[in-house]
Amino acid sequence: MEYNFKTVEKKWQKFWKENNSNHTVIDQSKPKFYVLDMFPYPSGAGLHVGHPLGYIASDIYARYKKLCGYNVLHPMGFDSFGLPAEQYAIQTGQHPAITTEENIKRYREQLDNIGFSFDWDREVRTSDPEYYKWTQWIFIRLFDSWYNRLTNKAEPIETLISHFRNHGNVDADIPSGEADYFSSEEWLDFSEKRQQEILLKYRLAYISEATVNWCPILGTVLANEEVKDGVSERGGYPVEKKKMKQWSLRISEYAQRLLDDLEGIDWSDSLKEQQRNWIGRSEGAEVNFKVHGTDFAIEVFTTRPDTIFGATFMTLAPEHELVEMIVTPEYRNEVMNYVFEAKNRSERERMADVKRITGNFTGAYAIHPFTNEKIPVWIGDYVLAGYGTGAVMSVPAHDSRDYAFARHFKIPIQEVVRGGNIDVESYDAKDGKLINSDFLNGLSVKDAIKKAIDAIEKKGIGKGKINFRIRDAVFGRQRYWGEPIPVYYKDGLPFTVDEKDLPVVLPEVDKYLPTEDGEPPLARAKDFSYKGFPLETTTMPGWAGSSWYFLRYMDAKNQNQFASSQALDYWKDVDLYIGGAEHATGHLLYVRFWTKFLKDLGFIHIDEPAKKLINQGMIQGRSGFVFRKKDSNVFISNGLKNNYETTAIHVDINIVENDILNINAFKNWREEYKNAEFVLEDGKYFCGTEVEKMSKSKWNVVSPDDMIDKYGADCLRLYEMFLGPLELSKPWNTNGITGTSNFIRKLWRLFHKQNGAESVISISNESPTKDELKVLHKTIKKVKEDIERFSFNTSVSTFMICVNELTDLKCNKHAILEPLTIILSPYAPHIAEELWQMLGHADSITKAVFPEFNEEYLIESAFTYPVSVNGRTKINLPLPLSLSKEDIETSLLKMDEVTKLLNGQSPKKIIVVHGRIINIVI
RNA sequence: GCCCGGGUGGUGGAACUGGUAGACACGCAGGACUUAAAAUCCUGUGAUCAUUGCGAUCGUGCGGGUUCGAUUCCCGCCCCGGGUACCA
Repeated sequence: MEYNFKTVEKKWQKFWKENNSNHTVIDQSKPKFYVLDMFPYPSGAGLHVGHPLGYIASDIYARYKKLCGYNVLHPMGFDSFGLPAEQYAIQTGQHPAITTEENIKRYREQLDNIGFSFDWDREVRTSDPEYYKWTQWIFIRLFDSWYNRLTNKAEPIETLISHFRNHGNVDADIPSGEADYFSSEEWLDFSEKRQQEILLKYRLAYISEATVNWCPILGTVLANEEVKDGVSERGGYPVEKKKMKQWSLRISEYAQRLLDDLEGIDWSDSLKEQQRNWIGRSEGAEVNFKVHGTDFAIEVFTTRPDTIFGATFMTLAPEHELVEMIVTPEYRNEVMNYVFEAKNRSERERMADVKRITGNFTGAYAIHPFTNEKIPVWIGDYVLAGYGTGAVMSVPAHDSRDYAFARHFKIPIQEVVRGGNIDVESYDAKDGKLINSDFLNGLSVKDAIKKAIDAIEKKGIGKGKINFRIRDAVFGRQRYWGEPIPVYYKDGLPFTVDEKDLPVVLPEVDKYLPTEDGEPPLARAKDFSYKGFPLETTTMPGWAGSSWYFLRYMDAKNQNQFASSQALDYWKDVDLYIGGAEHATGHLLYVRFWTKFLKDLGFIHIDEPAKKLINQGMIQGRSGFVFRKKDSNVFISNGLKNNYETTAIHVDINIVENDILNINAFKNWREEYKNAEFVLEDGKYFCGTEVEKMSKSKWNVVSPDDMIDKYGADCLRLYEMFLGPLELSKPWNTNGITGTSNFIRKLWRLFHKQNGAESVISISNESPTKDELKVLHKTIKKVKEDIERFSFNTSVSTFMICVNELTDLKCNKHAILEPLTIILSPYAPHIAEELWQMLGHADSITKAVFPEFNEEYLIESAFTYPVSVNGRTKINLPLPLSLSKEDIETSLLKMDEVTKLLNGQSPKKIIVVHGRIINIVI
């Protein structure tokens, strides 16, 4: 009997379920290990073969760690708030909760079929009120906190209030940058309303009038992280800038810590680099330039204060508030037109033609603080209102954008760092000696920066300053299917709902669309109020629930806390996190932010959510094509298509095997192909192929269910790992799956022998031979090393070699097969369980212990081996391959022999690597 | 433009700290078994030349360098993938 994966897999999945095999509880006697996957959004399309890739890897690792004696937390859940369910609801009127529930059910089935060892008792769903109650609770904590820049952490708002009472705010920076200072007396005199308004400028969750990314088609605002190339990340709809009252989270206060703590975590370089760029720290100085004939001063930010003597003009962003005040009457019209145009250009347009240089002279002049020369003030849209101070001192000689602007408008260019040829291009490098710069002359750029900042500070015209690119995260969404923000309004001011009244549940609405006056869908709900006051009608963004879910898994059913301190202290942080790199500047930044915030308030004791992160690659689709001869129902095989005039048509990749079309299936695929005719090559129809994104419309979606039906879950698991390195993106190609399928069958045959027509279990109790032990221990060593460095593809190869060698040795010995089965079980859990039972064990293999390898069996025993001479020609040395230290000594003594082999030439130098002669130099 | 990552057979990919390049698998070719097919097993498979046996030469994107020895390290260039985009 061949291996019947269908009955075996069902049998063990049932067994695991009935015995609750994957449930984990806190066990102080064992070290913990937390393996986490990024949880999926349960879409209507179900899983395709690309989705489980990361889950298979994490499952292998989790099972491996379990066998190594760790108490492993390996949970799964659903990121179940999101746009598709809502859009479906808008179209059909069906409540998103219902579609979401159905989709989750389908996902769960698919995941179970693959045989994952998730602890489903800990399942979380972000759209479950029992879960989002705590998301709302964290929001309230954010609202009730401020960032103390002296202690460098978040503190309860009460500490700020008492500070105001005693000292006012003269000694504290205002995070929002507004300079309205007050004394303690003034604070006490303020009305409650005024006090609350001031506190809003400090709260980590705050509402403010701000320029936001508005997506009219989605009808909602988006965070910077959700906008890519001027269009929404989801759906690709255009995004425009708009001023709106918005909830935001003050992530910018955490910029430095988010940057610094990247050092201590084991994430990929590219991902850390993306986060660094996103945070965008730049060191420099803020300098004030007086505007000639007025009391105004233009404040600029520059990273190159050393080049201040090269500043030949100033440029303001069109939106800069000073523009209107300093523009001279004769330029007013031109300038205001320019400002108007610039404001109305969408982000998209502005990005599309970065090369276009536009700007306008304002008629005003600034006074250079060191030379007292008058330098013209321009406006230009290459200066961004949202970064730095929205104004720059333009140094065309040493900044390529200023250079282009100066060239275009014929503004003088003054070289101050020697290095390039400024007649051709700007010299931006921070390398060279200062010239034409008064007291900076002769200094290197590095020293000049320091000296310039000193001089600027001494003169009282500015100070050294660090700027970050990262903006606060917009937190409100004008959508239905998200967590309600637990806030109500009294007297126009926001207050949070009492903790005991959480969760604020999503109200029923008649439609999932905005109201006629453009209010969010929640405004449709009847009596959506709290204690008679109106509740906030925007909801939280998709990333709210995912910013802390890893903590909820630790104690998923806790009714009184987001997780008990006992659970938090035991499980601490994620040891291995696997998920897609596309979350680099979204989820992975927010989850770090919330972790740091919760730590500041003392709820958890970790700085970072995940010690190690691995980004699995994307699996692309491999589309198949048939070629229809023009105006006919005749299809031409790929190799012959150039002889005809043909059109390529996507064909369902599931009726193509090894690029050969299943002609009968094709005829049945669609009515119109029923009578199709074919021009074949060697009696076969070869399809054309192309790598594209996996999508329904391209007919290249391969479902894991089909693969499991055909080859079994273990085969799918092995094959997905065998495809290549986990991090690599690659097209799905079913062609090679027979390899892993053969492997499983070969393994099965090791335990069975043919008895006539019948095959019977055959396991020998004889003691293994040296060769057999060598095969086993080699395999254990390699597999262990490979799992530990996440090289799952090579360990699958190792298994294949092992089974091939055991087959050659006809080895069916218990003593070999038992440990082999254990080390295989993370990869192919179903067959491993079956074999484990066959070997006579009543317990599940998950209770077994990962075997240790024994170095002794690995020593080579060959007696001649090839050695290079001068790195080229090879001779065979009659010496053991593996040498101990003493062996090397003696082998050196045998150099007479070597000399003989080298036709009498004596070796100059002998290179020994890993106790083995590699090369002889003569 | 800038910042990361990467270029190895017909294909996916191995080669861990510089030490026998191409493991393993797919595909292909030939053979065994079979009435036949499937399944299974065996042999070959980087290129060129020689195949009467041992073989010989070239070969990890291109050009150079370091080294007894380079897919691996260094310099210059080309190409591909990802991120980012006027961030002063």
